[in-house]
Amino acid sequence: MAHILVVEDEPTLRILMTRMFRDAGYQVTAAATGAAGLQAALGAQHDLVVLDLMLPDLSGEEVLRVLLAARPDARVLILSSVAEVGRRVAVLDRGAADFVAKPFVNGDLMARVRLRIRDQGSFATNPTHTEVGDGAHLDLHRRDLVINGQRVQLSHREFTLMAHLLHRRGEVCTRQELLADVWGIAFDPGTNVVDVYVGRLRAKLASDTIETVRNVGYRLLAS
Amino acid sequence: MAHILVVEDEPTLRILMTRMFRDAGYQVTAAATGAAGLQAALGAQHDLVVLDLMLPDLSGEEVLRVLLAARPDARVLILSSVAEVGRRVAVLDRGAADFVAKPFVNGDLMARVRLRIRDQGSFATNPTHTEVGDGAHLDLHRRDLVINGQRVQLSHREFTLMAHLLHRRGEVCTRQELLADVWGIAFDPGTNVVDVYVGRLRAKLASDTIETVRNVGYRLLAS
DNA sequence: CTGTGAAGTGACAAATCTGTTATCCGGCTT
DNA sequence: AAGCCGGATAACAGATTTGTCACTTCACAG
Repeated sequence: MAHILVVEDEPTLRILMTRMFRDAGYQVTAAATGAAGLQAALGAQHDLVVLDLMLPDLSGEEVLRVLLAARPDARVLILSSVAEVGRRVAVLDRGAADFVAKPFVNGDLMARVRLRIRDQGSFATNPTHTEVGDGAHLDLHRRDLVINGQRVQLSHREFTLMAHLLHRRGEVCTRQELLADVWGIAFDPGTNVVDVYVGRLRAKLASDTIETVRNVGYRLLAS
Repeated sequence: MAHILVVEDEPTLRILMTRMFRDAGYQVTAAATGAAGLQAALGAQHDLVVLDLMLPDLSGEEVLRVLLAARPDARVLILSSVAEVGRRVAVLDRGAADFVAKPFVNGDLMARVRLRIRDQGSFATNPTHTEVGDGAHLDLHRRDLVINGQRVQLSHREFTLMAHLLHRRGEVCTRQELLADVWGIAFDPGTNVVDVYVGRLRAKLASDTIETVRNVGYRLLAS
């Protein structure tokens, strides 16, 4: 049975949601503060976290950031007053799964919750996150990179290149190798796409993450 | 220890490769005909199949097609004379992992083999193929769809939409639902992107795969 | 210090992707 | 039969992605 964590400071709403989800057949844990919510979220695996943006202690954004840094595969549904709708894009960018504005129609929220949980269920069997040491994860679905809590949007090529470098982190990858594996080009010398794309990656990362090995190729720093 | 299957009719070359791979520490199975190779490939799990394009009985393309239809996650390295380099794009499109032209430098082939095997090793821990009933698979890395042996290139959006439909195959998905889940649009009515993208998918698939449910939404045929 | 070749960078053009709009089609209702 | 409505489709424009090229910067050898 799916397990939902509700983080909401307003008692009425918290109790309402708890009852509603429970009635729908979910197992529910509720938290009234950001700190308590974070503790619960980190302590156990939840299928969905319903998180209010406006909390007494920590800001919802903060909770979201910390939570996703620790569990990049967590699904978080952000709940927020219409006045804060402007933050919508921001939190979705940060990795939230969905955003619902308060006040909401019960059925509407319920539908959203069901949707997000079902989703996770079917995808969860094939993990979409490739763990790659320290704080780095590749998110196959979003095609982006989570590196120490920061979510970096990558293009298709950038992603493939990054994936390859990550798999061999610490080892040197020759241009030839990268051309063959990332671009599928077997022979052709006489292009500097690799250089260009390494440059583009560096621009999106801490620029000292990818090291140049003169006359050979590139290497991603081991950690 | 990784297991390689070599399918090559010319005895000298077959023995040479067998010895080379064995010396490199791999377990090797060799087959001299397409039929024998196919049988071996379907009978056991290999980490890499090295396949000659020019075989006495079946064409290499044929072997590749049948093999990938049955095991879409198989890694196949195509070996072929320079004269056939024109087929390169075609076989890579069909899902081959790599292409090496004959005659080749031993070390070169060895490097390619190592690369493809290592690759598979690291990705294999997180399966990149989502099985979805009958002959359909979603390949998260290539962002494409394998449907009864045919590999269909999809754009990012098309892929996400297709993934959603596949997850719910047989059930109807409302436009709203698709908008929310695939596009992340919560409210906005007044767009027909969904219709447009369903159209684009239909153009790439057997056009009767996606069914219209009037006044409701779309449904992917159950099988 | 200087010359040479390797690597980095900015600008650009082509290709692709995305979403909108306008129009067309086909079935249903009246 | 005519009108209407939901859905299909073609064409388009803007955005993004991709790879190339020319030029700059940098590291090392002499």
